[in-house]
Amino acid sequence: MARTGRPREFDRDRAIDAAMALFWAQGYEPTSLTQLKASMGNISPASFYAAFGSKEALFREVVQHYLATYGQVMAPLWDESLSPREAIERTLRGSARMQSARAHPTGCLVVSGASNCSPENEPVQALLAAERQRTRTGIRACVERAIANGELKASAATDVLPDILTTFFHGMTCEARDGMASDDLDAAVTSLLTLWDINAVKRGTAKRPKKKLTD
Amino acid sequence: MARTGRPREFDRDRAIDAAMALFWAQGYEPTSLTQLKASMGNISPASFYAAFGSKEALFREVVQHYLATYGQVMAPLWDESLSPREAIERTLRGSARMQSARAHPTGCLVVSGASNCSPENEPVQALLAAERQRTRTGIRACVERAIANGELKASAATDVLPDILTTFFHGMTCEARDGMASDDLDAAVTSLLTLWDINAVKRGTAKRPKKKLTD
DNA sequence: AATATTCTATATCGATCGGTCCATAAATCC
DNA sequence: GGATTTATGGACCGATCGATATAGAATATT
Repeated sequence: MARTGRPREFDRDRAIDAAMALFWAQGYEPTSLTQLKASMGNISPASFYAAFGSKEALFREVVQHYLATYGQVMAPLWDESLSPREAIERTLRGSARMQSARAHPTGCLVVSGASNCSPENEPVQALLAAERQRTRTGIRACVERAIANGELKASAATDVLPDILTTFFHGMTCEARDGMASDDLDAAVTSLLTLWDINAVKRGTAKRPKKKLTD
Repeated sequence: MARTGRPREFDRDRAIDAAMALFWAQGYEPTSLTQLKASMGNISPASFYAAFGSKEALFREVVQHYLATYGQVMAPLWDESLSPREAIERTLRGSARMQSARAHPTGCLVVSGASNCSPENEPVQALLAAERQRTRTGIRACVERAIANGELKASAATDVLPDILTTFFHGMTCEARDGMASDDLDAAVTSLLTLWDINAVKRGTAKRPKKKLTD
């Protein structure tokens, strides 16, 4: 990329990965510049600031990288080629698997990445809060689409369904970080979705006999 | 209490309350000694350490105080004079109200009090993790008691019911901190409990027609 | 080769971190 | 009153925080 000048001696993409692992496991504030530089191959402060600008700027870049990779388990929420129920189910199951996987820190970076913050780092908290709000909007949109489609009845129960799904979704971070197994989390998702099904419009005539998913 | 020596000039109980508010809102690590001392009336470091020993010791005391006050919304879990369903319902509704109240920081201190931690403060994380485990055990015990009582059917759905309830319960902290209204959280609890009811043993002959709670 | 550009190494910045020390003040005990 | 005990104010500890300044090394352009 840089066409002139001395080339960078460390791999910037790998550095972002290393930083993501640290921020994911410990959160924004407890992760120190010393740790970050060490994880990038003991680079110097000057190299760090030349490459990333600041700790906060690096964190924002890490969040974007997370959303573009691991965070894609939530992509079904905005995929209108899926039925609303499939979108919700794939998102919940994908998140359950991803958050409890052992190949990387557990839980969701967007939920736990800045949950303990000093007042001076409120912008960092706000960044993640906005992302969580996006999730809520996506889940609500799925439920509303299902009601508009006639898949779900409009009722008091379906009114609060988005809140239930969102609360459960955000609770998975705590459970995964506390060691809950992937299969158990997935089984909980399965059972939670009966809350959807008991509010579904019955289709005695329709094709899908028992709602079996490909995933 | 202290029978001899110069009496303390600040109210230790009020100091614990002030510390709880800070730890609750910001978490363990981001809360500095400077903030703590300021919230206690600008006491000196010597007074602080004489009274509390260390930041970690104060935090442990704060957690105990929290459990003995706000945390008592979970007491129904271990009250065997209540039916299991009432115990769960009172705990969830009480927590929903408490965590979203505006008179104090939102969310649950046990969930968010040390969610971002440096490796050196792992004992603090472990303290809260153990408390969360106690909650899981309590919820699971309620479900198992209901099955033993014949209130719930034993099934795959009731096997995972504790996990669902726990995940939702821990998710409330995120929602409350993100500004979810008390009534909305409570409505979500109401709807979530239908997951209990659809697994309840039907009693066509029994007295309770529609499961109405006093709370 | 000269120059411009970019990165690296080292030393260091002021601020803050949790925590300690000491002299003094204010109470009780004898 | 004198001794003892406890608390207070303030100076200060070494360590670490995120971030910078400066000088030199390595590349590209011309």
